[in-house]
Amino acid sequence: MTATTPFGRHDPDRRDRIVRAALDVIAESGVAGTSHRKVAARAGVPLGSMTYHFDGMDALLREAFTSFADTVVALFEERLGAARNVDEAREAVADLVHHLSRGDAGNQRAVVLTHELYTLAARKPAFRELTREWMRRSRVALEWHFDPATARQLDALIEGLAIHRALETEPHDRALTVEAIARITARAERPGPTGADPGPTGSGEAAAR
Amino acid sequence: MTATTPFGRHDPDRRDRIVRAALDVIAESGVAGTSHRKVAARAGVPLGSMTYHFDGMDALLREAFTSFADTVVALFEERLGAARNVDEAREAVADLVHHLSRGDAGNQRAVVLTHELYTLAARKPAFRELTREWMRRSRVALEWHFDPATARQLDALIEGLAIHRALETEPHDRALTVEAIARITARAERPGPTGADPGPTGSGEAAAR
DNA sequence: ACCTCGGGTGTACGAACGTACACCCGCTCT
DNA sequence: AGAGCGGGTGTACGTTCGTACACCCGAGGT
Repeated sequence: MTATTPFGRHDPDRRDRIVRAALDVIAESGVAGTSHRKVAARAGVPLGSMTYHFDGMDALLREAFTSFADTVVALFEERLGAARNVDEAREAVADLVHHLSRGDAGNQRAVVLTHELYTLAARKPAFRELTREWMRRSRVALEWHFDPATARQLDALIEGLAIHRALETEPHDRALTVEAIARITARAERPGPTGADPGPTGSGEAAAR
Repeated sequence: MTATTPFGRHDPDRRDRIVRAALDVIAESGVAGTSHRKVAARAGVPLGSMTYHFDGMDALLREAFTSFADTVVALFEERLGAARNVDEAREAVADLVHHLSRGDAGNQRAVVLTHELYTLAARKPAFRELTREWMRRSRVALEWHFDPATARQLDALIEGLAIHRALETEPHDRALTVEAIARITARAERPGPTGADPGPTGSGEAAAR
């Protein structure tokens, strides 16, 4: 094979490993406590690889959070895509809130990463754009089952519920979550059944619109 | 008056000035970018005063965020206390969302500080406790007009709406906010008029002014 | 008038950071 | 076989940080 890249030295997993390690470090020590050195150590790569693979800390963070947002969006699309009617969609939303806010004894990975991203987004435009795109995609998934206005409100509600749930002492409170979702989506059932919408997890995400 | 503290040297404003300066620096540079030196420079006090007045950075942050939470709670109590019925309470909530999320061209002070606090809360128990107390007090104010379950849902909704509003490109969207609040509080009007409720806390703070 | 005391400060130290850059070495081409 | 090349790495530099601590000096006490 005329491989232009000598695979013996350069493994393509390298970049991904660094990105994953970066997310681990961020979740553990915060963006503030994240350094090239810590990420390099966690990923098992030399310090010099950091500046080689990424143009500075900002680029690394951007890539890491993009990866994180993709994961969460994929979860949204999977759960909402599997729902076959509005009631199942409501259940799926409750599951998402539950999942996003679960902090199994100091775990809270998703919650921490979300806050870290929002904090960045509040200050740096690049991350604000990234976050907006994330929100937009989540909303599209919600619009498979709910009208646009409801989707927006529901998206905000999910956010708030997840945040508050994560901060509470006793973790379980599903009834309240379900009730809140029911209220927000009460008058918002689409004209036809949800099933009228095309494929769920497929590629065509804008189909419902 | 046998003043044990020579007031000529020690002005009590000193500590408060430092706390206020700390909040300014946090809003501007984030908790990560906040240092004793920056705060000292902003407050116009020597660097040595930092370690003299506060036992390390953590104590300073704790005090600063306590002050911030107090301010926001005071706003909640003022607006909700002024409402004379449920409809006015709903309007007050919409105002609060509007106020908390307004980012006048990079201002976003409240939004930024909130995210910074949540990020800290996600990691350090002391700040988590502080945040819980803040949420509890907000909920109490909401319970002046809504039943406890609705208050909790509404509190979460306010959070989510404020966050999403702050991130959006075009700032104005009041109709959506009002609609969401109406839905969450739809079935939740208390039996009698708002003022009739003595308040479960029994403390004197429920006295509408 | 002198001493004492303690609140308040300036400075210096060790640690950790991002990043630039000289260097190494396996691969490829002649 | 030898040279050239470029992807990948180790190290060193300048900066910034929190904090400890020796020091200053005005205010009572005698």
